[in-house]
Amino acid sequence: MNPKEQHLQDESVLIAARREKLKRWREELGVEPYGRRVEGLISLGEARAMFDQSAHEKYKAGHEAQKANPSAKVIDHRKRARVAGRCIQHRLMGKLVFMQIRDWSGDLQISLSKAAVDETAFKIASKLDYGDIVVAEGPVGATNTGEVCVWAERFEVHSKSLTPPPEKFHGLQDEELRYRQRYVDMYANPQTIQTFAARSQIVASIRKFMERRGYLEVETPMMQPIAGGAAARPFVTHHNAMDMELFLRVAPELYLKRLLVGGLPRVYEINRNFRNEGIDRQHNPEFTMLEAYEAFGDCWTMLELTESLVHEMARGRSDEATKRRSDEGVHSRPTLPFGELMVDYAKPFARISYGELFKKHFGFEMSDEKKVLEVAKRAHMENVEKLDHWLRVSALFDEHAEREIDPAKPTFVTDFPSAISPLTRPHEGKPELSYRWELFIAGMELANSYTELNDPDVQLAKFTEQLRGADEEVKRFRTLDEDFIHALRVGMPPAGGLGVGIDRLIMLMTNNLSIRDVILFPLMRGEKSET
RNA sequence: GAUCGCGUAGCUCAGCCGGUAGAGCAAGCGCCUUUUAAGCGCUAGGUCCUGGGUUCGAGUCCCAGCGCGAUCACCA
Repeated sequence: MNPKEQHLQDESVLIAARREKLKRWREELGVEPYGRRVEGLISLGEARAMFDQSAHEKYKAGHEAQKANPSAKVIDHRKRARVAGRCIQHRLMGKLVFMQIRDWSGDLQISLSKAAVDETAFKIASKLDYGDIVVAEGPVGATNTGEVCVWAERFEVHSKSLTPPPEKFHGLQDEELRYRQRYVDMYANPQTIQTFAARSQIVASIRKFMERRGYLEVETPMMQPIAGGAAARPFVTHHNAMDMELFLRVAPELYLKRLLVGGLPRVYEINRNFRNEGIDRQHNPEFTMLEAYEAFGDCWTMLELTESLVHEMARGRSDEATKRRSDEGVHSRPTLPFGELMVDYAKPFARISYGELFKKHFGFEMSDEKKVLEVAKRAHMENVEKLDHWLRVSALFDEHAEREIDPAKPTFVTDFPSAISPLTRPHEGKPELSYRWELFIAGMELANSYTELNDPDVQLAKFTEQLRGADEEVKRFRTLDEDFIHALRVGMPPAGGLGVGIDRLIMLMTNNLSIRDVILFPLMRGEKSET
């Protein structure tokens, strides 16, 4: 017997017990534990909200009175609910069963009295396993300890869980299992489902925001013959029928700009990009980006848009958090925790130019070629002699100057060097700088924007220049996109362009420090098939 | 790709200087009509990630590998 079979056999003792139970339910009770459609269900949150204290007290008083005088009538004004959920706690107390069930909206207790349900239902309820999915119906009341619950009068199992569940108090802690078996993580750790519900709501709000601003949502190719729009290494794939090498896109940029040429005034896309690079707490190989282009705008148009967008999302989250704490209005300042930080999203966000930030850290102008070279050498920068002055500046900036930004304050860093911004329009009279900014929050690069370059000749020159320095490996995927140049020759209106890392935004909005915690199924190495 | 850390029951974790593998939860069988990680009694559950090595003896020490995590590199 190989190790995997051995492992399965060990676990199968627990599975076998559940299978045995399943069999007994079918054969002895005539119950089919894999149910069908159920009408009229409400969420556990809705059911909890139906609790009526006075109806509950009247019913209880009536019940007590009936004990003393059996002919007394019990008035029951409690509202009835039909609910479904997964069992996450189960306690049997002789002729009473208490269980906690869970759905996306929260947890709710189901209480069963042997006297109130039929025999089969009570047998099932008393032998229920953690993980089973059940439907219960009855009045919404409370127990002696004040716990709101549905006092079930009907009770059915609608899905029998066969696998042993995680520990009920600690949940599923193993990071690897949490990502590989997200479906278990989601019910074992309620925080997980809340994070992804929040993600969904935030993305929906972003779409509404963009629509209000007059933007059209579009979908452009993810499989591209030429991977353009960013410098990252792409994933390579192949189309059999066309016998054609294709790349998963690293950015939608060049396609979205073609749409401006075609006449769409404001377009955006929220979708996946794929970059064949390292993985860490801020990078997953596939990630979601919002990219937006506004004809006749510029990077300042996009700055205002981004500031409003991020502010509005943060306000929504912060108000919601405040509401949860108390019902007395909301905070005026939208602040959200992120790890040890308390990030303040009040408008306006901080602004500082790339050059100012550089000078603040190094004490001299970034245009000072001698000093830049000197410091770069001292920092033991690789190939320092070969690099262009502005690439040295950029390397120093990334490594040191970025740290000058207050992580608790969203900060726009403006006027990036042109040398590292090939798709950006340079400043008039100061061609070494470009109309480009990046937004930093909590040490993360959250957004990147520029005034788009729409001069076809300058764009062609920049592409050609960039390709000249490329090695063989890079040339394989970064070829000149001649059709894009053609599109610019047809004529693209001036425009502001923007990219926002949605996963990172969700991290900030939900206080998750790892990108894997805001991606439902982060990339994992395949599990061993052998042994 | 580099460095560091982790990998023990289904889950959450102990396991000291190398000396017969431990707990809680979950599971099985009992008892219990107001529990809240319910409680009490009994039972069962292990290729200590894999493969080598050192040793009389390895969960523990060494080497290699696999997986996960963290940091760095890469990501104009």
